[in-house]
Amino acid sequence: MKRTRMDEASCPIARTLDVVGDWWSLLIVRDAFLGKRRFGEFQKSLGVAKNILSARLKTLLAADILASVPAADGSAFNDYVLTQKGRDLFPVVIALRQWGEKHGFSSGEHFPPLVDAACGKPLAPLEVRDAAGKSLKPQDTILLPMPQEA
Amino acid sequence: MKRTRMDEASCPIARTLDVVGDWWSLLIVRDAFLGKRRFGEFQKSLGVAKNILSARLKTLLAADILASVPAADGSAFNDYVLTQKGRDLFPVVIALRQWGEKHGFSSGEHFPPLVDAACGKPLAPLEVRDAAGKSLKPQDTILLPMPQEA
DNA sequence: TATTTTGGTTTCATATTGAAACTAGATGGA
DNA sequence: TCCATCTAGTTTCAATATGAAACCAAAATA
Repeated sequence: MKRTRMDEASCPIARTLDVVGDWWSLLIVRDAFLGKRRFGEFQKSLGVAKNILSARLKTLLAADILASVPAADGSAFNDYVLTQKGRDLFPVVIALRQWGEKHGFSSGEHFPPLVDAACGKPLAPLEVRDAAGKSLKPQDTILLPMPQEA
Repeated sequence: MKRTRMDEASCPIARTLDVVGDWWSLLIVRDAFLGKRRFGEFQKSLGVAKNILSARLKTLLAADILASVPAADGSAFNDYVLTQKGRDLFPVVIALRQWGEKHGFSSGEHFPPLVDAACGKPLAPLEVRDAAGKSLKPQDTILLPMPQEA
């Protein structure tokens, strides 16, 4: 009765969720994008129990999403930084953010805006596009059957 | 000791994850994008325990991501279909998928491709862009402080 | 050197998950 | 129409995961 694993699923979405599909992992990744690097920074920012944070950091390290490196400030402790694989989660995090911006707040509420550092303006909404750059709606896409080996 | 809720978080990412940040919800949404509508279809496709599926469908209904409608085939049972709010998760699902395609499979493995229904070609990788359409990397963005009410 | 901070681990109660059994209503066949 | 089966759940129960707090060693600080 362990948690159902999806690391053997044929679906790429399931494989992603198998690694980062829990309540905390993507928030840790979010904080890493915001420049947080130390255990204590994550713990304070997230308010997560230390044992849970410890476990999540271990799985993110094992998944090569985070790497443990010598602290930037010269301390003997370690920093947790995003690997390239971790940085590749940027569209995931932005997609989650934009959905939350649109659907997660009532009209009177506000949230800290994420903007283009150069011009200070909000990001464009993510668009799913075809190879030629045309915007696609869900029904414009189709899942083909699994390719079979010869 | 209930699950830590993030529905009051100031961060839009946290608010999104509060609703769909568990292991199953986004897979249900994925299946809904693929046209699945019935309890049994979801259950068979996901292999999830029926009590868990039942609970997840309830929260997705409560969150207005799915709606319960009379069955399309005339049966007395109900269909679960995506609302507009649910369809707005399309970029989230595609982002998860593309990350999984890139990082979730070893070189010999294959997965069913999702393609543009019109031309049969794979989708373009999602790009985070600024208001003018320029592609942005994580470090090109900055989180501004919470706007304070007057 | 003494004290505090950091980065964890351990312990324990509670919550959640998952498997299986169970059930009511819908459907289909004879 | 009656019976059997299917669908869509709910209930029950064991196992696992979570969260809070206590604990601890090494590092930093005074």
